[in-house]
Amino acid sequence: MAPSGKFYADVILPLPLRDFYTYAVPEEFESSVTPGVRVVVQFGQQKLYAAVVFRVHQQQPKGYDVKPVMNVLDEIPVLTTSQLKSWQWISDYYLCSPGEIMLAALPSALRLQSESRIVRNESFEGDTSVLDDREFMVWEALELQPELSLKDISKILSIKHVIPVLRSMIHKGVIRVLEEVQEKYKPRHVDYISLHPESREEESLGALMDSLERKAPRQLDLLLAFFQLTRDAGQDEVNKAMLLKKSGAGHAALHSLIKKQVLVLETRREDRLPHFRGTLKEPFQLNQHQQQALLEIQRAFAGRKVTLLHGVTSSGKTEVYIHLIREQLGKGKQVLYLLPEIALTTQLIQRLLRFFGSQLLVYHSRFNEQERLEVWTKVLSNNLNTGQQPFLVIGARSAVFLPFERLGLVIVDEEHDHSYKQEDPAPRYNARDLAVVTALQQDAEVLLGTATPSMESFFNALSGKYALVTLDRRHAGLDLPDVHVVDLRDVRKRKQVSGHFSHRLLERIKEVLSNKEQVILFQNRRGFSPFLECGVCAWVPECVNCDVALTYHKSRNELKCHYCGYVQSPPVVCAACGDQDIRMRGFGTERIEEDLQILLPEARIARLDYDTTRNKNDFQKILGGFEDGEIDILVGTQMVTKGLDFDRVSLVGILNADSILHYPEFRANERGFHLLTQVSGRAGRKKPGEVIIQTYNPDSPVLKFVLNHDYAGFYRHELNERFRFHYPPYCRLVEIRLRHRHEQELDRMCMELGKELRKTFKGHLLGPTIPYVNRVRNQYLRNFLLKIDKTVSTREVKQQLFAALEIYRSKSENRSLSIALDVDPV
DNA sequence: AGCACGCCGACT
DNA sequence: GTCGGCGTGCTC
Repeated sequence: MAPSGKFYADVILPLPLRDFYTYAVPEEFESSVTPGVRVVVQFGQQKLYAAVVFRVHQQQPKGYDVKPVMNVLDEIPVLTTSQLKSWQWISDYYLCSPGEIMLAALPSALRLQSESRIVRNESFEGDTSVLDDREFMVWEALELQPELSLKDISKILSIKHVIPVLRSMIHKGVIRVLEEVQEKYKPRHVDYISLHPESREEESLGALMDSLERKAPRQLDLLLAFFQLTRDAGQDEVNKAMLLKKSGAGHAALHSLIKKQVLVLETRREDRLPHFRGTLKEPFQLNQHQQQALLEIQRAFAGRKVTLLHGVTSSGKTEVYIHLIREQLGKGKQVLYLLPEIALTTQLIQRLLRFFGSQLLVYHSRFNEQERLEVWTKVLSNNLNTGQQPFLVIGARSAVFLPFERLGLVIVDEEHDHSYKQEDPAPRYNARDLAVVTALQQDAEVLLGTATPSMESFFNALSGKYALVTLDRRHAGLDLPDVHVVDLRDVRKRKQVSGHFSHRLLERIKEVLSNKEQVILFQNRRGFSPFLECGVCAWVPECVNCDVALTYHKSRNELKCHYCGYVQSPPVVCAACGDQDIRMRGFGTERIEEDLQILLPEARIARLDYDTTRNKNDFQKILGGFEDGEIDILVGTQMVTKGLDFDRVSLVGILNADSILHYPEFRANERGFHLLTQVSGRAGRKKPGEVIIQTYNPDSPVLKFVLNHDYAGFYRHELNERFRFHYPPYCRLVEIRLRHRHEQELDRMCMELGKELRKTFKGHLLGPTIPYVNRVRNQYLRNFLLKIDKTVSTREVKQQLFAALEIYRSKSENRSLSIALDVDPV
């Protein structure tokens, strides 16, 4: 293709499309269309999107008509060039499309698409008698409401397909369709009240107040509140909303004072980032072991860029982080601190705020899109203007996508945590691994911190790819908690058990409570009862959309599917045999909470799981209550394992370890060891604590390692297994997940796909297997597993895999199979 | 992801 | 007849 002299832009659309799309750059935009800026383009018949320019070139595309770029939205690119490069890497490694990355990476406020708005055509002067009944209804509706969306019209006409109607109306010249993209960002405006310059004199003020006292007491209240607030804050202005609330006066009173030129109102544009006021804490002294670890980390960074910090729970890793962060900020570098979503509590953020003040930015999914955009643009402008203060961003996995260009350090805390991996939708990336890649691209250092390293990271550390630093002392010489195993078979035989609680656990709970200390109880399942069962024929109520038993939730008296959310009321009689003997089987957090309340009527019990934390502040409320000592016992799922540090917890109980350890998955042991060790670590932060693990399999090797706090032993044992069965870290896995609505069709397509893939991958391909849950949302599921030698580059695998899939999909009977690729599944 | 187009069964 | 369901293919 010869250069045409004209310019073309390859853009990324915010859609899960395979490729870039090419648009012509009109002359007027030639200087402003550069990689990383957003442009408005038409895609399809109607819709407009804000797309990101990936590259600009002069090769005229062949085989289709090129549409023009309609507008340029940014003067300054919203993506840096290093990000565009890293997106390319992500798409190669995680086998996903650039559009999918855009959806995950860009704050939604930057991703714009048009919505059609239907309006009357003003120049229509004809006779409405040309309209049929429906068209006339739309016409009339536009009388009342000048603009309608497609949804509105669908509702008005109560039909699904409105487009034929509208098309006819456009043809008759009655209506027009407006299509435009609108920026979603709305700057925040805050009102401030200050004293009018002419009212500053004390004498006139005194006189004024005297007169107000008689004539307008509300205005006086307001003025007094104003003086008090400004004095307390040491400032000469005050937030309007705060003033009104404090004084109890209404808007009217305030307005009269403004009108009288006593007070002045000023509206200012402000960002939504938290602003820290108050004095920052001075650096603190690390203890001897932390100091030692810090030195080792610094030394390690001089050689290798990635260091694994293996520090037992409560060894004070955060203090070490704070020192490292301070060091980087001092050098003018940016710092990224990644945490699993759930560990991002206000507890930790408050603590960091006291050290870093407004240099700390927070970025996670509980933030709204406006706040996320402000963090994004702040990072961008920090890249451009090196005179600005450097800062620290603390965030969940999506924070790796922020447009850093001056990274000095990335900390990945709780690096073993599986929630760093995005499962669905694509890009199925692991934020920890992406953080390492991003950091190395910018020559930054990476610290992976955890009490229970992942097999992969520990393997990398021992093989010399990463440096390893160990911190094995807890705060103030505190011992690790005593871990006891209760054999449920044995205590059941000897009748030393009440419901789900062994007498030993109950006794200890009572003792702990009488000492005014606290208890955490862990149960892996939420809800009341994992399933119901007919006592006569063993029929179990199942989800209509998925191949799973419905979970009984007592508080709402309903059966619920934890895969698709389907809800129904519990059956009164068995659907199979008609008997009324419906029994609850198994137990979840809700059941634990209720049973325990009966056994310990005095105890104040709260529950922390997905069901009790549905609203934005629920999580914080429950944790706050526990921290303040208003709750004695916290019952929870995995949520209680992460980053919760409470000084007065001296007992942790695990109701049933078997549900954690017996999963049909190669990571079951690793996950179980991590979980049990992490939960145990919640016990005894001030004085030695105790952990009681109830199980039917007290001889499980994993339990032995947990009991002895033997990470190294566990690691050796597990690594041996991984080697024998050829699993990571000895190879790389790609899971190929297939979905289809008809099971037989699916099986046929799977066999065919298997045949095609095996031509290339031979014995490296396993499957198809039927997953444990084999139908979700009315779609049947199958999996293939590809085991790839680590010596083979993923680029190569991508090419082979895509080539095989291409051949497979070229047959029209295979098109309806949906295929998801998951690299490094967890 | 949308959206169009085409084919099919089921209703005013 | 036409509405809606669904499968299929395309979008620069």
